[in-house]
Amino acid sequence: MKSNGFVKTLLHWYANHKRDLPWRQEPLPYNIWLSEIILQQTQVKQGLPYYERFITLFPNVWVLARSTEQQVLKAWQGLGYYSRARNLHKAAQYICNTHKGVIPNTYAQLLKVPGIGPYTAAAIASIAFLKPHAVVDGNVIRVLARLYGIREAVNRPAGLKQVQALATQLLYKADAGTYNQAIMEFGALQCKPQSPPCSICPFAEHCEAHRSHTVHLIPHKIKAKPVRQRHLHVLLAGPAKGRYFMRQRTSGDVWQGLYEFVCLEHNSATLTPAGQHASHKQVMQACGKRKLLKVYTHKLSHQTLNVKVYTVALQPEQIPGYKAYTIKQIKNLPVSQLTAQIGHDAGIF
DNA sequence: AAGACGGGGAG
DNA sequence: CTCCCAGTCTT
Repeated sequence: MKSNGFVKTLLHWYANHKRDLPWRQEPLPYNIWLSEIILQQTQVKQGLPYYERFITLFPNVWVLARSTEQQVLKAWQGLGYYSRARNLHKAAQYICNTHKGVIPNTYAQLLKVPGIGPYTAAAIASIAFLKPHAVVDGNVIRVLARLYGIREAVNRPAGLKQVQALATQLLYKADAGTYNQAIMEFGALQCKPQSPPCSICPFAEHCEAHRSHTVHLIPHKIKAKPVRQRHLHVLLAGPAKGRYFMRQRTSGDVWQGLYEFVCLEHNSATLTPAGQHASHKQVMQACGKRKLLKVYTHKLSHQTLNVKVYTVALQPEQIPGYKAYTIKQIKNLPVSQLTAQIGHDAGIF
């Protein structure tokens, strides 16, 4: 169908179906930025409470920049992809230091901000500053791939390029922000991943996927490789009652910056320390007197963690790198959902 | 160009 | 169980 016909129908659909979301009431750059970071790889329903929390705790870029990374991670706890939170904090300081606290208003300048890539730069530039940049996210990919019958895998450069070309070509430059939100909303509510209601779709007769009965096959994606299996031993231990050894996870693995109980990774047949500190032999000996508390299977998108939780007596010198925290302190530490679940089940917090 | 990076929801 | 989600960063 013709480009202006598509835009007209899309904007009309959006006017009638758009959700009343808090950042849409007044498109302040800070609010748009925050919402876009939170919504990366995250559904609106899941991100909404976090958005409200962040606006309350960090109402502007200055407050965010002045807070600690730990405070930001704690507010982000449970949302996943924690690099978003670390980058959000870094970005606030970057914006305060190099842009006097003003969110950059061009695509190129936005792209320099930590945590802002091509999608988010286009989203902020168009929604907050009315600049003519087309967003390409999961929704846009799905809508355009179906509408134009793109068979190439969209998670490969060749297929993605086709979608990007279409997105740029179709962009309604007079109001790119509304157009971008409209096509994403259309993807989220109408052109859904599974069994979309094509019978009530305004584009049904113009949709190549619908006409060729291939809606369920498009967008095509190359399957991800099998997830890695890992085996962890978590030790609940402390120097005294009501105190537990914990440490902050470092880079190069999941949950960077979050805290955890004593954790040893069980590789193949041998028990080896997950970190670079703990003494293999000493902890092995301590584990001889361990008591199995509970077993978990924690699934991430790219690895499955098989976890056994023990209560065990340990001396601080047996686990260098760990510090003892009171329960009150632990409650303020950012932790993964797995650690939160373990702590909850063990009655710690 | 391919992997790593979380967690929750839907079918 | 599988797939998906208002992607970015690293190698």
